[in-house]
Amino acid sequence: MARPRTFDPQAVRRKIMNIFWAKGYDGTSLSDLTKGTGLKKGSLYGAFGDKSSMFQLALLEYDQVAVDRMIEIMDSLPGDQALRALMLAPANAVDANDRRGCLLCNSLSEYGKLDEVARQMATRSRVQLLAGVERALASHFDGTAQNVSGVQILATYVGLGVMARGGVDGASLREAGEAVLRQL
Amino acid sequence: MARPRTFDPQAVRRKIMNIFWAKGYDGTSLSDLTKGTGLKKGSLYGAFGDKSSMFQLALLEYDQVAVDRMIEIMDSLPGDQALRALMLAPANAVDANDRRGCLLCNSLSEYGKLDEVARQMATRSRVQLLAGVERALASHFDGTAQNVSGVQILATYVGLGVMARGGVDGASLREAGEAVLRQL
DNA sequence: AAGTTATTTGACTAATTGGTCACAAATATT
DNA sequence: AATATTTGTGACCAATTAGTCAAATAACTT
Repeated sequence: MARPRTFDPQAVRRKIMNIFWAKGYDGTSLSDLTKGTGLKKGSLYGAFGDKSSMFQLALLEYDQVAVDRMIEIMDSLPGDQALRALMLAPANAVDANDRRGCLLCNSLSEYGKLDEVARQMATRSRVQLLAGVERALASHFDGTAQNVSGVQILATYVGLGVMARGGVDGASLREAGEAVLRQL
Repeated sequence: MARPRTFDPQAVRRKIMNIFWAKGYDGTSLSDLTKGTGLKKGSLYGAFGDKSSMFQLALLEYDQVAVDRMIEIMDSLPGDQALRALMLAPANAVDANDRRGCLLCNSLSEYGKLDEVARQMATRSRVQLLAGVERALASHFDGTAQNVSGVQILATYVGLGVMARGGVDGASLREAGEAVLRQL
């Protein structure tokens, strides 16, 4: 009945996520978004709302394609392997030339600039990731006394992502990740 | 011979540091700086140069009043107490209602937006802090086998600061910090 | 073929960004 | 008191910011 879209909304959502991932909420301009997606402002606003809505969309997309996916992988592995996957992820990303860190972690640093909805989304993802880490810990120690804590591992993960952004070499990140694993 | 300054440059430097600390390099506008310091643009530019120079000044100031100071304290304490001071600092700050995290750590997250000079300053501070951590570790273990690594502790510290910014409660930060100390 | 409806486009805001500059103000020396 | 010299001030700039809107375009149904 009406003129159809010429773009794939899902593909554009993915692009939007990747732009915010690399540059952050505040650091991303509308012009970054139009260049990165190939769409004009009008189309972007028509399809996704204003900048903060687009960021919420990016957080949602990240939650699905990165956080939830990581949690699923962790849940499917024995505790120690799950934690290994998490703690070495930042080093592996840097080795693959990806220094964007983790969109969720980056959003914590930018928390003060986010609107209420985005804050709650970030908090929710953070809590879920923590729960996943704690399941892995519980499955690994399984009754045994455990020294390491879930928040500790989460903090390390966040720090590794930030250090990746900050130019720290992959070997150092790997060393840090492996040190945590040694303490399990 | 000439008209004297009406402000104390050192006090203004401190204010500039605090503004960048709270809002980051990119997130701080000239208008933030004029409001926060009480000086007009002309005076700021005349005394401190452009925005990136002011940020370099802030990094230098932070290096002196926070990083170097923390390293001195750590060097003056037995290894375990030194690491305790570092690992609980983020939790203590949050308990004192300070959620700015660590300017150095925040700058790692913003690394991509910094000029070359600021990057080198941040890297230098980071390396020095790491060296301080490793001295504390060496003094604590003193020959004994040590599982924990310096980068691991640094990553945790960075992560704790970011999580403080991201609204995580002080108790969780304290729990994470204490978990690290348990592994010494 | 005509009409309905949504999409796309580019021109257009108003506000803010970092930055400059000429001029006014203030002092220590002469 | 006049001068030299620096500091402070407000006006100004071009570029960019997020966001709006009317007009042009493109289908699908009747």
